[in-house]
Amino acid sequence: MNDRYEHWQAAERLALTLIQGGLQRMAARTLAVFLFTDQESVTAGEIAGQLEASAGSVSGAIKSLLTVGLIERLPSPGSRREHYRLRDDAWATLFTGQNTVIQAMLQAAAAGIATTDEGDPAHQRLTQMHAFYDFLLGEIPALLHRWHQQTG
Amino acid sequence: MNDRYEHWQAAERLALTLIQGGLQRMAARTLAVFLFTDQESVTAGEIAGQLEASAGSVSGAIKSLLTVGLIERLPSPGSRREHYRLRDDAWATLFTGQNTVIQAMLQAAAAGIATTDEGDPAHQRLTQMHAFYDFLLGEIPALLHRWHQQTG
DNA sequence: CCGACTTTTCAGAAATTTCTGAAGAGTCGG
DNA sequence: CCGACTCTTCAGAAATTTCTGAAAAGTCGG
Repeated sequence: MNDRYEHWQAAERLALTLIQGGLQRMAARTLAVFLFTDQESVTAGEIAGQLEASAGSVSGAIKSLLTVGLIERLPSPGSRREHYRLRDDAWATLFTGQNTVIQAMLQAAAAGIATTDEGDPAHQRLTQMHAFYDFLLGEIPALLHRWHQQTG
Repeated sequence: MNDRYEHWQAAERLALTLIQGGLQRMAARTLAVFLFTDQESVTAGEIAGQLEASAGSVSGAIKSLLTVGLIERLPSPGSRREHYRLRDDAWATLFTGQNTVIQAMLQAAAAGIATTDEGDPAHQRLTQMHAFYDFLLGEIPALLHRWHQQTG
């Protein structure tokens, strides 16, 4: 029950939380490695070893983390292995990813509104839904601005 | 391709979006029914008919929607069937549900911080993560306040 | 270019999630 | 209380998601 074990434990717990937050299982575990490693950057092979997972599944996880912008590929200095690390604004990025969902909600609501008449209960409900997500979308830029100001 | 069909189409599309947003499949489809129905309230049986799903799965979906506070059970006036309807503040509630995730993230980060020493790269990364979610959690009350003010 | 090493791809396997159907529990009118 | 109807529970089936292992592709030093 040394430090190394505690790290592993905390990392796996965080991975579970990330899964709850919507990430895929292996992507979440991979992200946990990026958080808990003592190195500045890690390679796919190191992650696979750490997680006792196949190179294939790690490859897929890295791909998805790159796509959503949580990690970045580093210019590899004379090495065959690709190095990756957590991006500085990873958490803000993860949060911003909700925008996509919100916009989809807005679109879905709008589509529903278009198929109903102005007196319908359904019309009213969909309008309320639209109003909320419209509000939410509008608030996000200012919120992120406040965050960047607080840190910067 | 009449109105009824368009409704079904729009409802199913919205259900898919809700699934993306983290709801379970049947819960999402059920919520879509609550949105698109022309009635003030619906029964479990009506939902099952609408979705061509079993009573069992609808029962489970309603249970979970009740738990997260998206719908409410109405006092049934002299009927054996329970009536349900979408709650007024359903969308704000759905959004607030993210709080749980954020708090879990905070806890996970804190646990990680506790197992690392102050100079470690891991310590720094976990601290940044903690700072962001702490900020986020703090912003939510004011945000919801603005929303209620805007509508009220 | 070659050889050694690493990453990516992908078909099939494994695991997990989700749904169904039937039995049982609950509820209301009579 | 009884009978009719509705809702809930839960074990097993179905569907979906996720992982693995091996082959192929890519990359770098020499």
